[in-house]
Amino acid sequence: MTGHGTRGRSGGRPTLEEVAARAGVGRGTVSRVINGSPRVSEATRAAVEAAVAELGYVPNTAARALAANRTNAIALVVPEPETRFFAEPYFSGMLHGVGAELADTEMQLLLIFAGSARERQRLAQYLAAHRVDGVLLVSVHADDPLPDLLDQLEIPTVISGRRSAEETLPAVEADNFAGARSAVRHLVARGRTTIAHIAGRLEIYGAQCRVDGYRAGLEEAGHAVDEDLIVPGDFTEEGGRRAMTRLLEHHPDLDAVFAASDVMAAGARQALRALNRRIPEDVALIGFDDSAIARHMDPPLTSVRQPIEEMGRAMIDVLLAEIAERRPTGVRGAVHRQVLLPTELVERASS
Amino acid sequence: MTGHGTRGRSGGRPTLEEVAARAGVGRGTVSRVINGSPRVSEATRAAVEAAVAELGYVPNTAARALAANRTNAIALVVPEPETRFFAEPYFSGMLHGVGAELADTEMQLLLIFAGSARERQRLAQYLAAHRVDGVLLVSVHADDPLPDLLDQLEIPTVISGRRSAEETLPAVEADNFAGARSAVRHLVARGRTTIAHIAGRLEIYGAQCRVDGYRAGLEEAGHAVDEDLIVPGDFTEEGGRRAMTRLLEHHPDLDAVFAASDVMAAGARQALRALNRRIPEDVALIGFDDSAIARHMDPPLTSVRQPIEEMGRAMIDVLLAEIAERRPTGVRGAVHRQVLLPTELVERASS
DNA sequence: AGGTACTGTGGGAGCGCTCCCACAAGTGAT
DNA sequence: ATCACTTGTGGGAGCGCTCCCACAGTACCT
Repeated sequence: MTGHGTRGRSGGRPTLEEVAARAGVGRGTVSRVINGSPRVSEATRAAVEAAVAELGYVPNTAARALAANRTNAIALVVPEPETRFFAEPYFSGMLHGVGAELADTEMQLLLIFAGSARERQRLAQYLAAHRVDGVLLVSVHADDPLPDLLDQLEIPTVISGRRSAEETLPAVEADNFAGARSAVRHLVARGRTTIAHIAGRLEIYGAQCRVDGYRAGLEEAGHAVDEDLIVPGDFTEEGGRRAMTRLLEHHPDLDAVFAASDVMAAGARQALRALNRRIPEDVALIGFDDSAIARHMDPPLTSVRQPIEEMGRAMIDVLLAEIAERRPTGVRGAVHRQVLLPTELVERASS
Repeated sequence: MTGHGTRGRSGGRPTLEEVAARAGVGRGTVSRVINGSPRVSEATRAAVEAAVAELGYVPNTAARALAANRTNAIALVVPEPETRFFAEPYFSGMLHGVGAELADTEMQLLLIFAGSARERQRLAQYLAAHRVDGVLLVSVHADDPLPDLLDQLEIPTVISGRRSAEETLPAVEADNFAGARSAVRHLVARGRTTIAHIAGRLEIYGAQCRVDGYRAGLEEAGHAVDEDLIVPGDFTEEGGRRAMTRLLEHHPDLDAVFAASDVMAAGARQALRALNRRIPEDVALIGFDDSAIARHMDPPLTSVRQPIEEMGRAMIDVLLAEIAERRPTGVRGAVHRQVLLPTELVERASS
């Protein structure tokens, strides 16, 4: 006999009531102990805890959620058409951090995809049903209606990158500006004089910040910013290749390129190869993200690392705080938490 | 007024009861309509559906779960220490499939990490609390106690790769054997004569299957299998490099290598470079997984693609079937579903 | 002495649903 | 006419909790 017989009459899992009976107290008291209320005497608490341990009691989440009108769940919403985002350490790293931070909590993590119209529809249902206490929104675009919906429903939300400088929602992101600037500083320090930038999609605020950082890096070094050296890419490999090709046409003399993503840097590398530029001898190349691509590129790519795991942790921290304060996002004029995390330049052979 | 006033008295979300009142029927009837019971007349059904639409009724999940004693949730358990698994398209692709398949369902997806001892502890609690209707277990090792725990708790489970040929749990995986064989066939067809294999960790059944497939590919072509040409790696880049180096020491004449993963192939490539072997002129190289690394390698790596998204879908299909049949996994002697999905050889410049 | 405050506790009510029994009404065989 | 089903429906009971009110007990003022 291994103690299973200790269970309640029906053989099912023990309930609060049974724990109460066992401990010789009332239901309310057990509930208080379970929920860590301070208004319980030490002796009683000990007795209840003993009963809990003996019976192997585990609270029923559904009953809890129903009675307390909260779900103890948060959703990570992934606008999935962006498979670009989805692959690569970016996503998994963030998840890593999210998971780690959540491990200390009772909260559970729901993964929701909101790619197709149907999925978005379903998500709206989810949210309308208030099936989660909070939402983590990754890679939201400026024109995404989701934040507003969440706002209306008064569901605490954290996004993984501000949509603009005036972002009102709680947000967590890497310091794109400083990261880009550090890349340029590095190139300047290595004696590069004609430094181009392959930018990301500029409707994404983070890409914009990287451009600003690039500018700042040049300016603080006393270099003039040649707008022609800034070419927009679209975060794809093909875009990087095109941008690089164009840059070389107009500026055959350039000796360094800072791309706003590793994937674009990979494209740029192909274009450089095609036109017989050696990396880094002729042209130094730096990417952004420090993804697997960077490590496996030939030559290995210097890249700006984002503390992705930290970002995941920070998102959870902020979200839990928002939930705890029952401060619905978007309360007019409320100042929300926004976290900017430092980046790190990972130097490799490409620069 | 946009119709919000139609809501129930307290301004909260409408309940079953309110829908019933609105439709002029009883609670039970509304419940039947919501759950798609056939025992409702057409007229009544229409009336209820109208009321649901008017009130914007969304069932309360918690209440449902409590009353029906099911959760409408499944968990994807990730044994996270394996960051190797976690990064790369493998995970995200599978998630993709899982999400797509789940979109047709009421089921929600919980992501649970079971890396550290503490996380595993917490997971056990989760499961004990029967907070999910089923579990997806990815990359389980042969000695993992989790499957047994799930078995005891009678929670339907699907794993993402058999632990052995005698696997009793429902499982979904790529046809590792056929995939490996196709790689070898390809090499043989290209006239390669001395084909080595860098194997994965052999305690993983899938890696074992790949070895078998490698053997089969040689044998069917009438080549003898030289056991010396099979070197175990450990799925890491460093392991691939070491294995390759050793192979070249003993078999300087080899003209092809099939690695059991892209990451190991990347390591092998480095070793080949270091010893001045050209790819593919001197040595053809093939990997497994068709990951981003393969596409970005120089030269691009021929690789065996696993239909990862399909695998995700299949896992959900099987799991939902298991749940529907309320067939607890591990019923003695029961034949469980096992799905083997076809692989595809993606030919690139490395072979 | 009588207030006025706590602190700790028990237990009723109720969260929103599903399950199931009861029952009305219809159908067809006896 | 009676019985035996079937079909559709209403609503009670109850899932396991949290919330909150009531109340006993103790402490510290007036």
